[in-house]
Amino acid sequence: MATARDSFPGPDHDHGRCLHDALGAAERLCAKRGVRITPARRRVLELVWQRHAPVGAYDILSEMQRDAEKDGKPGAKVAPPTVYRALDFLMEQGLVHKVESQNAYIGCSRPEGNHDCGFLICRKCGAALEIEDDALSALLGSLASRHGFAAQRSTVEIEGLCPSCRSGAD
Amino acid sequence: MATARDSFPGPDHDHGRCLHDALGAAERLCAKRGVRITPARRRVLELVWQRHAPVGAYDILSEMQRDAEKDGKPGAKVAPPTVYRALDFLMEQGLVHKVESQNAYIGCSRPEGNHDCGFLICRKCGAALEIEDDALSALLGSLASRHGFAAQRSTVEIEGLCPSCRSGAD
DNA sequence: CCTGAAACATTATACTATTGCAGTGCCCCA
DNA sequence: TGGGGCACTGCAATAGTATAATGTTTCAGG
Repeated sequence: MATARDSFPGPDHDHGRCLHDALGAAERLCAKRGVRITPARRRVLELVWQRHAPVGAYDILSEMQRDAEKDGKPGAKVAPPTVYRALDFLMEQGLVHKVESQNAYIGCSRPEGNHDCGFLICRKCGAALEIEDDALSALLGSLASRHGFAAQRSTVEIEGLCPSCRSGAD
Repeated sequence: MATARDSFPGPDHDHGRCLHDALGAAERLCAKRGVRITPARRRVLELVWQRHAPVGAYDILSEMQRDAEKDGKPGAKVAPPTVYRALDFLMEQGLVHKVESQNAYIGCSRPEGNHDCGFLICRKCGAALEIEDDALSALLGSLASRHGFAAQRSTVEIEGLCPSCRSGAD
């Protein structure tokens, strides 16, 4: 299992492997939990993992409509709820995260554990790196309780420039 | 200036005062900076401050259309760009923040300083408290640089239950 | 087989946001 | 004083994101 990353992937990395690892991990997790990873769900997960950047629900939808056309169905009848249901399932299972600041979705690189995670998101190339940090979780928890607030879920998204986009000018 | 808060407002607080203070602070800041707070912008700010909870752009839009009807214009002709342009201006000036996880907007309680701030957002009553914390900013910065990432802007949103909603059962 | 729960399809609609262009008023300065 | 530029607004159309409501299919387990 080489899916988890702790740095931005180079432009040259073997992404087929990322995809393969992520799908494999998902199959195993779903099997272990006794939940079904149907063809639609699998396909959505695959499309979410097509890049190390958040993917919009309607990008996924277009791809799936293309799939359907190729498969001979002339009407191209994949509708938004199909995609959203799959995304909801994948998020429940912790296989996908939503990037709130972009209304887009990205594959989770550490699907094994449940976690409050954050993202570093590059403004230029769109790449996003999932980060998990105990000190951060602890600090968020203490901030919340300091105000008498019972925290349940947190969103942390940091926009900026990733290492490659910093050096390569603009 | 009594706008800034460091705890959730009680259900009984004098909200007229919050509104008044926020508008006053906005007028002063805009004057100081030499930017214009036009009637449309002022009205949008007022509507954003109607509650201590994020307000949707189309809620604001409906109110403004209602305004226009009352004023005798029968066509009720306020269009989305009017609202979004005002919100963009108010965000540039740091008078309003966008709550990404809800696609909604909330008045800034500390418009004087530029800041990376976070929010505690109640799932039940919708109230949101703006929090600013040096330790948090520092930690986010160090997380970013640890990964060679140049942070520019951060979003921190914590969902949960506010003090009143915790005690009052559900 | 039957059946019930989960998943899926379909249509329609709601909600959120942007683009592009035209008009209007205001201020600065020649 | 008038005209050129700029900021703001009006207006229409459209793009993008998400859900509601309802009915149908699928399939494991009895």
